[in-house]
Amino acid sequence: MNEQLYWKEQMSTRGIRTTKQRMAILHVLIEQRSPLSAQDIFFRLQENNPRLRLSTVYRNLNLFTEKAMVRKIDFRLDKRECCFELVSGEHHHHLLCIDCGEIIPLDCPLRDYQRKISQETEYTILDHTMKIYGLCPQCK
Amino acid sequence: MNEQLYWKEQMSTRGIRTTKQRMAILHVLIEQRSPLSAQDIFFRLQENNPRLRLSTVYRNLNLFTEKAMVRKIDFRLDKRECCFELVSGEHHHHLLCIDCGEIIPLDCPLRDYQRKISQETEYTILDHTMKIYGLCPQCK
DNA sequence: TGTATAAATGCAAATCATTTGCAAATAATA
DNA sequence: TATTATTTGCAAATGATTTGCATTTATACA
Repeated sequence: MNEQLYWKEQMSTRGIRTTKQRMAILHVLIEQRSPLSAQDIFFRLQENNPRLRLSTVYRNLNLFTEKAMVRKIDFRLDKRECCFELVSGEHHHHLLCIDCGEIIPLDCPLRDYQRKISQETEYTILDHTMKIYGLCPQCK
Repeated sequence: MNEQLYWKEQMSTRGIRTTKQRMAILHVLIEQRSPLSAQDIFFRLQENNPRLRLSTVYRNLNLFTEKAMVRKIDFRLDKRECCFELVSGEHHHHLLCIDCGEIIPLDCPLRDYQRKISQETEYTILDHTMKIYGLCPQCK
């Protein structure tokens, strides 16, 4: 199925309106297929949508995050912006090249570990994050 | 050995001056023994050091981080401040109660995994982060 | 043990990411 | 198509962090 259409349905399922701005933001995330900051998205859309505001991008990314259409990730490198990626496929993590910014998704290795920690500490585990930083073959 | 003295030596080893402000910041981190934000440290010191500025706290935490005396961690909960903890003992991670803020250190379970990823992707791995979020026995 | 000097601090103001208030524009629904 | 609740554009606020500069201070050395 057309991915645009898929997300359009998701929006109606979740009871939120499909506006030009929202579709444009989702479009950028669909094309990119890896985490982008609000600024990244904003700059890519600016040319064809000169009236679009950064605040609109933030508002919608936050909305998508609430509605679990998008996941917020903070690779805190030099820039301290958060990134956002579409929620699709398996729960996963990322390997990031700190030089060129390439991002590779990684299967989650923490399922058993999380269970073990939960038993040992008697915590109810709600979430976890993991990020690996390095240099890709080209950059090293 | 007195821990204050230990850090004083560390500073001279690394060629940085020991000022009242720096010792005070380290003192708070020594007492607390778990990650604190710049603001946390600043507020604790404010009463006895009314002239101390938040910018001084930041400057020194950044310096300590550069000199590998302190590690910067971003638990991005509702507040988006970074936290800082003394570098001492083994490399580790954290389990955080999202309700009361309790922080429990966790041994790193990623050593073998990191090696495996390095082989599979041909990346040179430089660093990684992992955080687990949940509810502690009291809060759940 | 003073004194010169490079480094650190206090202070105010800037910066950067993100959020918010409000009037005007727009999507959904009848 | 008209109504209405929602969303957007825009400007300004907020919160974390950084920076510039004059003053103060820690260190080296006379």
